Amino acid sequence: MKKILIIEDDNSIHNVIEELLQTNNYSTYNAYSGTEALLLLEKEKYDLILLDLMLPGINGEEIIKKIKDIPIIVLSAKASINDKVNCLLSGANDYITKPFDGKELLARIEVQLRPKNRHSNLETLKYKDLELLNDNHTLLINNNKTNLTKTEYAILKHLLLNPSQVITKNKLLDLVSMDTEDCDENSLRVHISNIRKKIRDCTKKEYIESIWGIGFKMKE
Amino acid sequence: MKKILIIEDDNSIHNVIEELLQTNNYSTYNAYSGTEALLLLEKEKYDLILLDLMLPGINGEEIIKKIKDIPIIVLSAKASINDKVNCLLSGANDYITKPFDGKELLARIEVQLRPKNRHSNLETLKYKDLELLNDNHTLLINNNKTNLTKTEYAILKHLLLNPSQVITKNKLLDLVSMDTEDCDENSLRVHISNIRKKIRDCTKKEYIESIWGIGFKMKE
DNA sequence: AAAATTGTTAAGATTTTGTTAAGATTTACT
DNA sequence: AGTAAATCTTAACAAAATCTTAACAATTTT
Repeated sequence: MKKILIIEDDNSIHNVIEELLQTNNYSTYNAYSGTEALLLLEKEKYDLILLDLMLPGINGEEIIKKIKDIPIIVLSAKASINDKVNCLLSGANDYITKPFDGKELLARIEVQLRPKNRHSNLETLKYKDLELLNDNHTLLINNNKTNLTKTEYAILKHLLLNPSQVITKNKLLDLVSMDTEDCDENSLRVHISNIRKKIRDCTKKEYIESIWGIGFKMKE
Repeated sequence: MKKILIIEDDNSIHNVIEELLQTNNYSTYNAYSGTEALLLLEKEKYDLILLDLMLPGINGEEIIKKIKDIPIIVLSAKASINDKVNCLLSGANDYITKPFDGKELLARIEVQLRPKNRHSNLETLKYKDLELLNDNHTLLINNNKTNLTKTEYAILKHLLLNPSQVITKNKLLDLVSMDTEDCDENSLRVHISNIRKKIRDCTKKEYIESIWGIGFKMKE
């Protein structure tokens, strides 16, 4: 559950935000002055800060300059372009003017909290119970980690890229031995056999089908 | 110089944006329809996309769903909360309603382009019992100080920045010898071995895993 | 049933990695 | 500048992981 620090001195606005976030499954933490906020920030790590600008103690602009590693959304009645630009350039990640709509606030919070490198999602190949992780060359089978060798990984990747298509033996052979022209079909067979064994050990099912005389494909 | 793709069918707005960006030192690229945008996106990598929603060809909402690894700022005349929320939740990073102020647009562009992991100077990298101080040589292992050499520090830092990801041997080699092209893989192995030894002497545990044929990563 | 293809297994060959120590280079200090 | 200490690279060898080969069993096609 993500932890959000609300820095806002107006009690009624504070309560509205707090309730909105809690009903949407965030943990909320409250600061009613700039100085109180800094104390809390020293003690604990938060995932996001919602920040009012006009605060007793230290004002919002000062807080923005001090905080460098937590995303900040400014929530302010100040609607002038200068205020916006100053805050954004000095480190805030977003700026919403009051009065604001709850749904928009929630959406903008999600933008800040979602993982920056959605690369990983893009580059994992999913197929039934299998998930091939690109960034560490492992295969998740029903969320159990299984290590693949480099060639096993290359073979399975090509099969999973087009699960409905037959991959010819020759194409797969190119993967197994990129440069060594002395590549046995036998060797490929062993690799396939090893992959099947690893998957079978976890799922008791067959995932790779062999097409007689042509090559291999994923089972439907 | 950062490359920004402007996707907008209205010629006059397009020109205004283009001039604004160019006078602020961005390279601009132009698409006047959704389909044209997708063609350009296939050919080249951009740092940011400015996106109108109502486009000939494919509309903006579809483009948002297709693009996963480039920040998108929506620029639209549609001011309804529903439009905003939909775009933000389906992948846009910001949403500005027309007419917009040039200075605000520039500020919001900077927000998207600035590096996400601004590890402030004071911050340390923590991972399990390890804490890498940012003084370029100190590693705390269970709060015991251990001295690292400059390259050991650089290697460990890169491993700790993305502890779940494999760092390739080549990437690490670049660190070991920034300018000397005569960098042996052997040398890297020795450095890794030395780091492991220092950690092992304190914790009796292994922290660095080697991925055969690829590189290294932190153990989970 | 014979021939061809595929599947499995285990033993060697090969490649990559880990460790150590000595020599070369850089850095720090007087 | 000259010396000592720290660091880096190289080389040699040991250990581990992976790949290939080969033998044989199982399967499919003709």
